[in-house]
Order: sequence, then structure tokens, then C-alpha cells
Amino acid sequence: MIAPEKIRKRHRRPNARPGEILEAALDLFSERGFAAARLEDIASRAGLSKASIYLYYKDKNRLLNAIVEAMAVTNVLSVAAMADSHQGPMMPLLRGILQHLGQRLAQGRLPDLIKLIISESRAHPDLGRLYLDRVVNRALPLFRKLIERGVASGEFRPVDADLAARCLVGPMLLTAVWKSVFEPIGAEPLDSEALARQHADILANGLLA
Amino acid sequence: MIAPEKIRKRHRRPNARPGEILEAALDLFSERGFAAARLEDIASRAGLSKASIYLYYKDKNRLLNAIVEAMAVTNVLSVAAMADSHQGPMMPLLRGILQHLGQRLAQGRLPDLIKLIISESRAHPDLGRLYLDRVVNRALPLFRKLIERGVASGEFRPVDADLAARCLVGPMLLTAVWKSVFEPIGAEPLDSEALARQHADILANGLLA
Amino acid sequence: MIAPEKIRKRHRRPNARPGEILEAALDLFSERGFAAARLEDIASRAGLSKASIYLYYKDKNRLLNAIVEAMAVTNVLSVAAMADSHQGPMMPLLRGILQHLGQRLAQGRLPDLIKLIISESRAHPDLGRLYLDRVVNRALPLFRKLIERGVASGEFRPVDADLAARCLVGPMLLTAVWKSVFEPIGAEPLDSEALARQHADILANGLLA
Amino acid sequence: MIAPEKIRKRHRRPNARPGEILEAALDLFSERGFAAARLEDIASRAGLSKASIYLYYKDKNRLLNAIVEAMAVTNVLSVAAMADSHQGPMMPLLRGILQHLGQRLAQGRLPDLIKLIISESRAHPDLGRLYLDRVVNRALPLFRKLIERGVASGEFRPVDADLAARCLVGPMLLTAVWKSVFEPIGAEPLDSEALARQHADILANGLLA
DNA sequence: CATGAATGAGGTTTCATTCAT
DNA sequence: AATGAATGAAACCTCATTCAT
Repeated sequence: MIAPEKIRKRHRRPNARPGEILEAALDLFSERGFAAARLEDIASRAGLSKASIYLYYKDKNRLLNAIVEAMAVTNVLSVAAMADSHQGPMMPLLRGILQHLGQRLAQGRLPDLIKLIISESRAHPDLGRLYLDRVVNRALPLFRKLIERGVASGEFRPVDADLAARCLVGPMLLTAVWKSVFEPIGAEPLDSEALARQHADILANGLLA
Repeated sequence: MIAPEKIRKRHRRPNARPGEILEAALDLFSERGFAAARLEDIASRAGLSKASIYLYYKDKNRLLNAIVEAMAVTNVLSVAAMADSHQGPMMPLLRGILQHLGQRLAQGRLPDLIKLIISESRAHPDLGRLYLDRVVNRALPLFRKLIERGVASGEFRPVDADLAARCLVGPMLLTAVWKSVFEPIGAEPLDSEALARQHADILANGLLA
Repeated sequence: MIAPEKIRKRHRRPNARPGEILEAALDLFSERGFAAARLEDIASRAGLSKASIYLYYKDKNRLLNAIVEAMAVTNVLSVAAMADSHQGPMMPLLRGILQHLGQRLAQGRLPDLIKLIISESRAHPDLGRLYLDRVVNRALPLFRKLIERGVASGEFRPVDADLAARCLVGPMLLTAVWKSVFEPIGAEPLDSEALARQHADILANGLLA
Repeated sequence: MIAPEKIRKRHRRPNARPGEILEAALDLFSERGFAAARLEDIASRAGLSKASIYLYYKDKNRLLNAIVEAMAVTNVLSVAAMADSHQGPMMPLLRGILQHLGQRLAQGRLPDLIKLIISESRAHPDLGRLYLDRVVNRALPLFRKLIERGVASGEFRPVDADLAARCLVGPMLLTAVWKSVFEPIGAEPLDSEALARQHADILANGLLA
């Protein structure tokens, strides 16, 4: 029952610092853009001084990279785990994956991360390629293989698996963009889980009656 | 005996200047991001001096707005025109629209424009809302109505038209992002027209055999 | 009879600017040391704004290099010219050279330049080697050859010409240091021309009666 | 069973710490210049932490002063001792003094100390005046008096004793600068004892045959 | 219409110094 | 006695913007 404001500004939870900084940085980078975000604002949102950031990250660019390194892998891993442990027809698995992504898009920082990648990859190619290697080029082949499996087993019609994988991902990307770009400027919120369900439905059965 | 290119530089297509500046600005803004793009680089790519940009645009922000104002509307208009002049079942129309978008994504500056919007809307909400009003909030309802029509006529299964419209758009957005973000940093090119076709196929018939 | 303050801050004597900046920079660099000298102070002493310095010199280091490049060569050249055009015994020439150096040390910026070189060469090895190549390694051999000639002709006793050359230069260096280091903090002024004369006298005849 | 070097680190020659810090500081100050030298580097070279320096010296400036205070006096004292205990003609004494200085310049930190004084006296006038009072204004009069004695006894020709004293010192200064400034950036080493001998020779007999 | 020159404002980064342990 | 962590202050450098020609 210690009064929390008694906790010192200095030496406070030293192990939590890096993560707090990353959170604040992702906030500011996705709000203002990397170049326009001020280290000072990041610092004050993370509850420390501008100079202290440099104790944890060598410079602004490293901070950017650290965000991606810290956050990028998780989502692919969880999807891969779902796929690995799956038996039986593909469609229920795809439905499950979409539902899972719908949830992550609804709750966490994934939309902001995706927006950040889109915004900064050109100007920071290393960053972009990191994401390409660790996420995109893992996730797309994973989806592609699931679809190929479905086609091979006769569950799916013979589609181009790579293109179909992108059709699968597209609406998820749209959701991420909607939540990170348009909702903050006043667009009406999007129910990402409902969209994931509807998308799974169309994906399975098509529009035609 | 004046060197002819001297004449050209000064008196050349005087009305083309603004457009050239916008092209150069879109180049630089999508390469570096708005904040990191230097007016001087834009100027030199447009073939004039930094100070001269101010003869055409009051400041850097106006330049950004001008890009969106100049380029945003076109695509919606063409899609709307296709919809207006259409008779008969919906699916062929949707297929045509997707094919049309696939082409525009393959050729023009549309991917860069979309990337720019995604990147800068948060920091420039006016810009974002402009795009939301003029493009997003025109295009999505348009698609929604087409789908509603299909549902009403019994051509389509009873789907949530708004969500379905987003499922329709998602892969097109993914294509734009791929072309403006990942291809420039080394990802393998994406055939946007093939993807549009595959997408139309899945949209119509679903994956299931 | 034009009021001088009517002269515009902008666009004034554009060709004189680089030199004015170098003068001001040498002032501040030798007063405070390179690292401690503030660009802003240099700018204000040169009569322009901090940012304008960057129109002429890429950064602080280039400014430092430019000083040495601009000022270093002159003195060696004038000494070399005296040596080239000389006939007859060596001692009068050496006397003339010392007298010449005594004058330059009394009037110009040479002491400050030398102090700058001494102070900054370690931290800026390129700078030091530039001076070593362009000045030291030209001047010392030049003196050495004059002494060797005197020894060969029998005018001088058989001395080690290289060491003797350094004995010749030593008091001039001391003068430079005295004027740039000790006079500014209150030491009594040194008559560099008298010292040059006395030095020439001792050099010729020695102390012994 | 405590690792012995642990004991050492903590309890090792507790009184040696200040001196070790001064050595490290002189290293860094003469390598980088006072302003550019980082306390952290000094600390790590002295084998302790940045904050610990403050246990021994109040701030960076005191550290600088301490160097001069600790090291400056020694050399004058030893020279004065030589002079006091001397009998007979002056020239052998001068020769001995030069030889002695030649040795100190070859072995110890004297060149770096002199370079430091030259570099920092302007920006730290107290430091400069300290050196002026304790060293320069003791050493020069000392030499002057020796020369005056020689002149009075008829051993030396009638020279200006003050200027001659500076001629005596000049080559020693040159040696110090050479060793602290030019050798570290690649100039060929100078044999300070040989130079001292040659200098004594010229000083005694002059160049002329 | 066009631009070279100039600058004010602002951001990143560094570092001496302090504090709590 | 010793130090890891934290920060305020300051300096370099950049760049959108303006001015005079």
C-alpha cells in the first residue's frame, strides 16, 4: 500500500524502461510519422527525459528498428502454431486464423505497427526488409501452403495459391489501415471480428447464390 | 542565336508547371515521407528552384493537399461511371471494376497516392478527411449498393453488404501497398491484373469445390 | 558618405563572405579551442547568421580545414622565394629569413594559426598531416639545405643540418606561442623582430666571447 | 574464496587514485583537447567510473588545474637546483641543463603537458597564468641570470640576456611540440638529446666557421 | 516568372554533473 | 568509496520560408 507517486522518478522499474519507450515511440511514430515525431514527446510519454532514451537506444533509427524487432514476430508465430497443430479440412483452419487476426487487430497495437511499416519502409529500407523477411515472407507462404493443401485434397477449387493467399490477407490489411488511419481521424469504427467472419464466409462460398 | 533549350526552360508549357511540381512532390513524399522530403529535392526533380515552388503553392502543406485534390477523384469517377451505365447481373460489373482497378494499380501513380494517404493522414487530418470524403466514403457505399442490389435480386447470397464491400476492396489495397512499399525495397513484383482476376473468381464462387 | 548601416544585411559583398568567415573562425578557434568554439559566435563575429555559414562550409570540420588550407602555404612560399633568389654566403640569407619571419609573427595571424595547429592536430590528424606536408616538411628541408650549403662551402662549421634547422626554427616557434598564448593572458609583449635579430646573431657567432 | 583481483580493485593503493586519474586526464586532454575529452573516457582509462572522478575532483576544470599544479613545478625545480649548485663558467652549466631537458622531453609527460598548456591557456586564463607564474616566469629569469653572469664575467659576448634566454628555450619548445603534436600523427621521431647537444654546440660557438 | 542568398526556428545528439543505492 | 541511472543544458545542423534582384 505504498503511495505510487512516492516512487522515485529515478531508478524506477529499470527493467520496464525499454518496453515503455517502445510503446511510446510506436504511439508517436504512428501519430506523426517517424521524421516528424519528436524524441522529446516520446520521452515525456514514456515518463522520462529526452536524454534518457539514449541510455537504451543509440539513436532515433535504432528506436524505430527496435519497435519492429520487438513486435513483428509474435503474430506470425501464433498463426504458424495454429497451422501446425491442425488436422482435417482447411476451411475451418482458415476461418480460425481469420478470426484470430480479427481479434488481434481489434485489441493490440498491430494496426499501428502495420501502418508504421507501410509509412517508413521506403525511407528505411532495412526496416522494410526486416519486416518483409520476418513477417510477410513467412506469412504469405504459410497461407499459400494451406491453400495448396486444400486444392490438393480436393477441398478447394483449383486456384492460384499465391494470389489466393493475398486475397485472404487483403481484407485484414484493410482492417489494419482502417483502424490506424481512418478511425483516428473520425471514421466510424470497424468491427474487425465481424469483418473477419464475413470474409471467411465469402472466401468459403463466394457471393453467388 | 539563343540556345533553344534556354527558351524552352523559360517559356515551356507554362501551365504544365504546377502538374510537374505535383508529380515531383508525390515522388519525394512517397519515397521519404512528407516531413523528411526536402522542398529543394522536389524542386530539382521538377526542374526549377526551391523558391519558385512558392510561386505556385503557398507552402509545403498546400503542396500536399494539392496532390490529393488533383489525383484523388479520378478513380472514383471512373468506377462510378462504370456502375451507372451498367445493366443486368452484378457479378460481371464487379469483375469489370476489379479488372479496371487492377489496371490502374499496374500503371499509374495510384499506389503511391494510397501510400501517401496512409502515411500522412494522421498527421494531417484535413488531408485524411478529404480523402475519406471524396474517395473512401464514395467508393465504399458505391460497392455496397451494388452488392445490395445483387442480394435483393437474388443473384447474391444474403451477406452484410458493407463488410462485403470491404472484402472486395481489401485485395486492391494490398496490391497498392505491395507496389508502393515492398516492390521498391526489393520484393518480387506483383501482377495486379492477375490478382484482380483471381480475386473476382473467389469473390464469385468461393474457394470450396 | 553613405550611412554604412544602410548596407543590407542580405546580399552584402557576397564574394568576401568566405574569407570573413575564416577570419572569424580563426579568432574563435584560437581563443576557445575548436571544440569549445560556438558556430554561433563565429557567425556573429563574421556578421551573418549561424545557418549561413553552412552555405559556405559543409560543417565545422570543413571550416577548420579551410582555415589551414587558406593560410598555411603563404609563409613557406615567401621564404622559398627568398632562398631561390639568393646568391653568395648563407648567413645573410638566414638573417634575412629570420627577420622576415619576425615581421610576419609581429603582424599577421601566423601565431594564431600555429597555435591552432598545435592544439588541434592530434584530434584532427588530417589537419595535422596537411600542415606537416604543406608547411613543416617543406620548411625544414629548405632550411636544412641552406645549412648544408653553408657547411659544404666552408662557411659553416660541420653541424648536423637537420638538427641545426630545428634550432633555427625553435625561437620562431617560441615567439608564435608567446604571442598567441601568453600575451593574450597578460604576459608582457615580445618584440619578435628584436628576438629574430638576436637569434641570428647568436646563430652566427655563438655566445662565447 | 574471494577472487583476489576483487580485493585489488577496491583496496588497491587508495592514495594512488588521484594520480592515476591525472595521468588518464592528461592522456585524454592532450589527445582530444580539453573540451572534446569525455570524462567517461578518462574514467575508464583510469579504471573507475565516471561518477567516481567527482570523489576526487570537484569538476572537469579542477581536474585540468590539478594536472598543471601536480606536474608543472618539478622541472623548474630541478633546473634551479642545478644552477644553484654550480660553480665556474656558465657554458658547461647551460650545456648540462639542455642535456637534462633533452632527457625529460624524451622520457616523461613533459611534451604533453606543454601542449596542454599551449592549447588551453587562452580558454582557461587561470591555468595559463598559473603556468606563467610557476614555470615560465621562473625559468626565463633563471636562464637570463645565468647568461647575464656569463656576460658580466666576460665569458659571453654582450647579448640581450632576455632574448638570448628565449633563444635557449626555443628549440626545447620545438622538441616538445614535435613529440606531442607531430610524432603522434606520423612524423618521424626526433632525438631530443641529440638536438639538445647540437643546440648547445651552436649556442656556444655559432654556425660560422 | 525565377532564383541565389539569407535566416529563424526547431530537432537530434552529446555530456558534465547529480543522486540514490 | 563506488557507481548505474538520470537529466538539463547546450551545440550542431537542417530546412521551410522570405527577400531582393
